[in-house]
Amino acid sequence: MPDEIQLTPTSYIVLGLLSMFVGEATPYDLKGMASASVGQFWTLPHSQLYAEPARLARAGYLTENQEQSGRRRKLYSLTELGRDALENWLGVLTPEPYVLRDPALLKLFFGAEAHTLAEGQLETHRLKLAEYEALAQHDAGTGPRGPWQALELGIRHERETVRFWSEHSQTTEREPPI
Amino acid sequence: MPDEIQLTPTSYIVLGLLSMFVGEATPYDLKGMASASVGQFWTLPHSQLYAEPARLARAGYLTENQEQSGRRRKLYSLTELGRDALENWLGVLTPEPYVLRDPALLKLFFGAEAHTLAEGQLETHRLKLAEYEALAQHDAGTGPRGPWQALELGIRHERETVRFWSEHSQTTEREPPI
DNA sequence: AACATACCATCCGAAACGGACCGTTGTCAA
DNA sequence: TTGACAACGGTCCGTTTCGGATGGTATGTT
Repeated sequence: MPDEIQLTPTSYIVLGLLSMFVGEATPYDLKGMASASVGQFWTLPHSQLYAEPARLARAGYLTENQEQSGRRRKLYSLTELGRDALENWLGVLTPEPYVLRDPALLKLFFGAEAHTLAEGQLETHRLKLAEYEALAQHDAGTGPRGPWQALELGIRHERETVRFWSEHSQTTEREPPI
Repeated sequence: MPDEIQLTPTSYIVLGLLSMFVGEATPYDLKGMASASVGQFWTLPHSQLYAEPARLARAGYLTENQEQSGRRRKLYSLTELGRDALENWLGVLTPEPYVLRDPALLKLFFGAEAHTLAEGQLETHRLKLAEYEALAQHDAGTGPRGPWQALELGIRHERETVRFWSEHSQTTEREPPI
């Protein structure tokens, strides 16, 4: 008796992680997977990763079974319904645009000095960029293509951001050519 | 007796709009201002623009006075405290990175076909880009610098996004050089 | 035995969301 | 002049999300 529920991005993250990695996972596992991968560009509080699988299980997208031994952890895995839902979602076109929420951009908008902002932002984004690039280096060619492509887009956004703030920083620092 | 409250980005949007435009505004006015400007890159439901000013007023950041005449609308304006809070926020460095939430990116990550996604995304982002560029054209040089700079960063992100999806579209469409 | 440290999970208050719903004012045509 | 409709202006409320506080359990270590 699956309840009717609406699948949100969070839902698909759970479904996706479950399909991508192992067959069975605890919320704690999911937490680890998420923060190591998709968490880079779609954060969610870990409490969601406890609530959401339970919700999905209730609606028939996952099976839930609890360990009998010590910790009595809950193990989730995809059902047919779950796998179908995921496939279907992946196949459907999405015209929706992204949502970019940048506190620095907000400040800039309301009149903060660009070069002041740049100080803070440059550091942050250069770090992020370096991290991404290291990642990209690491799994070039290996494994599924999706994460790599996603990372690629992330890198481009970061690069553009670094470029922007560089141009606005007081010392007119420039990025070295790539 | 201002309550202690925590100022969120939403709070600063209200404070910022109030300082940027008129001295006094109703939530309805704010709604209009927001959707025409900052709403492009930081959306919030209009109900917030009724709730938030009330909250800010309670805490002493705004004054609230109600019309005596017909509609008895509530007019808000900045107090010293409010203006200071805004100034202070603008002056403080923000190391926080942006949050980018892109449904298409999520799909890509989980294995959707890039060229399928590209179909939907290209259209959306080209439109958005065109819209932004029209805006930029329009207020080049005029008015305060902040909104213009913010727009500039928005444009860059869009350009990069369009470029990305162009490269992944099946027909390998290219953007004409700018 | 005591303790440190992962590991694992739940809860809860505070926001944010977003849409349904409702009254009012103005205006334009029948 | 009246009725209809659009635009104006606002409130409410159920659902999600956020994110941090809290607290328990296994494993090993001295």
